[in-house]
Amino acid sequence: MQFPPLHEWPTTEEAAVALQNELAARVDTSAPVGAIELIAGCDIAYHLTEPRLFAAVVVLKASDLSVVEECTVTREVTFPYVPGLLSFREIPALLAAFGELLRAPGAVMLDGQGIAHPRRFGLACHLGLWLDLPCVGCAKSWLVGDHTEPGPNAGEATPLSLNGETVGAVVRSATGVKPVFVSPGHKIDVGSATQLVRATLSGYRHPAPTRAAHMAANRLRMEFGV
DNA sequence: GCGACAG
DNA sequence: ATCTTGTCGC
Repeated sequence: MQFPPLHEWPTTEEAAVALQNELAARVDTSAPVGAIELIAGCDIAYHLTEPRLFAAVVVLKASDLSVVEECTVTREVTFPYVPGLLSFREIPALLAAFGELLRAPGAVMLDGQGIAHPRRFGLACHLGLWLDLPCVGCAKSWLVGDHTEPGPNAGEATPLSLNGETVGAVVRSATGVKPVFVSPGHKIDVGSATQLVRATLSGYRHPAPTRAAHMAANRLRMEFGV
C-alpha cells in the first residue's frame, strides 16, 4: 500500500513532543467504523545486543481471522525509548513494512496506546494519521487514566477515563490473564475500538492480529540471528 | 508526604 | 522490549 509522508522525523525529544501536540489536533476518534474485511496487526521485536529492530505487519481476514498477507522488515534503531514518545522509535520501521503490503487493510491494531496518552497522541494515533486508516491501540500495560478492574471473564471491560472523559477500555482479553488497555488511535471511536478487540480475541492475552504480528516479528529476529 | 510512565 | 526454570492447570 502507498501513503504520502506526514512529516519529517524529529531528532530531539523536545521536537517530538512539539510535533505530537501539533498532530494531536488532527486525530479523529468521533465516529464508529463500518464493517471491516481485512484487519492488520503489527508489532516490533528488538535485537538482543545491537540497536536493531524487526517490524512485522500481518493482515487477517476479519471474518475468520485467517492470515492473508504478511510483511516484515528490519531497521536500525534511530530513537531512544522514552515513555510517551514510543511512536518515534517504532513507526519508521512499521511504515516500511506497510509500504510493502499488496492490499491496504480496513483497520490496524497494534501493541501500544491510542488517545490514552499524556498528549492524547499514542502510537496508534501516530500510525493512524500516517496511514490514514482506522487504528486501534491495545497495550499490555497502563500509561495514563483511571479505571477499575474488569470482570474475570473474557470480553468483560471497564472504562478508562482521562480528565473526566472516556478515552478507552480495560479489557479482559482472555480468562485468567491481566487485562489489556484499549484506546482508539484514529478514524474510530472508543466503542468500535473495543468491539474490534472483542471481535478478534484469540483465547490468548493478545487479540489475533497483534498476536500474529508479535510472533512474525520474533520469527524474523530469530532468522536474523538472535 | 509521595505514588502507576506504552515497547 | 529482553534475559530466565520450573511449575501449575487443562
